[in-house]
Amino acid sequence: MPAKLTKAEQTRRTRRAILDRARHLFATKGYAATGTEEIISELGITRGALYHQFKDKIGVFKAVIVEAYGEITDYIQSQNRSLDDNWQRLIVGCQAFLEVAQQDELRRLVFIEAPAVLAADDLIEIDQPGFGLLYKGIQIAVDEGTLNTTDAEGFAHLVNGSLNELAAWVAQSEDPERLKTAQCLVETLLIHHKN
Amino acid sequence: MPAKLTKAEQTRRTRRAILDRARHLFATKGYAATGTEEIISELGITRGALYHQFKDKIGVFKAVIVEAYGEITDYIQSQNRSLDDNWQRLIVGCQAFLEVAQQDELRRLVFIEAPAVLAADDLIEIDQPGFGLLYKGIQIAVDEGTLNTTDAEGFAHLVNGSLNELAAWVAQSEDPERLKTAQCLVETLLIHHKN
DNA sequence: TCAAGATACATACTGTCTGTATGTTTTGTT
DNA sequence: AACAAAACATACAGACAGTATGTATCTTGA
Repeated sequence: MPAKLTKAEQTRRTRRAILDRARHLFATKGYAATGTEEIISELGITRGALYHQFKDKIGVFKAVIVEAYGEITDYIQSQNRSLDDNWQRLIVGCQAFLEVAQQDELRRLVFIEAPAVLAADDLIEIDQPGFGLLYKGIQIAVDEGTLNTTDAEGFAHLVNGSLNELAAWVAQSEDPERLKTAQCLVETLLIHHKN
Repeated sequence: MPAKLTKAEQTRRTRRAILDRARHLFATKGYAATGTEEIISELGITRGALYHQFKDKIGVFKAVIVEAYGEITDYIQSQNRSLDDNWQRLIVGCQAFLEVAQQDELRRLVFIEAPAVLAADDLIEIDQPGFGLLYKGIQIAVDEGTLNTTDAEGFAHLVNGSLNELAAWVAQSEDPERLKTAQCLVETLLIHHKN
């Protein structure tokens, strides 16, 4: 074992540093306005290192997005996993989404930058964060007979769209009560469709 | 009067040609992947003309977006303007939005490219197309006592988010019935909030 | 254990693209 | 007709992504 640093550990640190810095820059300046030079400056490495660890600039972005998506679904599940009633999980999950989406950088990354950057690239395989959970919850509710709608998939998109825009609406306000207002609006929406 | 072409007319044609071509390219390849050279090629002009008519590449994009936004609101109003019942105007307006948003190029421009490109630039002054109409309609309905919600502005965002995502959902399907499904879902949503 | 290879990174370079500065032609004005 | 200004064209500079190549460090198998 070497006294210095194992290769794997070195890679880990380099990638971590690049991802952290890139995430901040992509989220504040946008993907296009962020240069690879800017990402690595003050990191003590060169662009060569970046291009060794990632295929290209979009490769860095994708890695950033995967982590960001993960954080959203992780938070939602951490808030509603313990509940045993599916209907409660749905409501709490939606409210948790509105909470976690209050992080400015996360929101811009996931809802503004990612769609545009990845639309040009491959067809986005990674669907909207949290949508999978939402769809599953709604499907179960329909099967159970708790939720009344003509089309489960369509309704899931309806709710998901509401959540995305409400998150932005809450964020662009200084009123600390607005989050609760939004959570209340979504809860009302769901309750109106309850059997 | 000159036999050839008046200056104003020349400008009009040049701008029209640039806008038409740029719109198609921005909508299919995305803003970043579209070069200014590509925009003017086959148009019989050079980049010099483009930079004479527009401040920069983003200037072209903004002009394209303004037109695209206009088309959306124009269509909505053409469909619901004649109705004299506000509630009916609301419903028909929402359904019209879902119809007009089925144009692939329009959708990508307005809902994918514009937010990302303009987020980097100035804070977007031009709000989401159709939102102004929607908000006004909802506000009137609340004032009339037709619509029941805790927060008119929040509810407007909720509906607007639903519409945006449902439009994409409808578009990515081959099922010709899906548009009607989406229109039905939104109508149900509104009716559930009716007094 | 040590030589051969792999890994992680640096450096230098190329192609592409945006924006700008300057020159030229056509239209408008007096 | 003469001057001004608009509508371009041309040439160039700066920035940036990606690549090719060189080098030092770590890993591994005989």
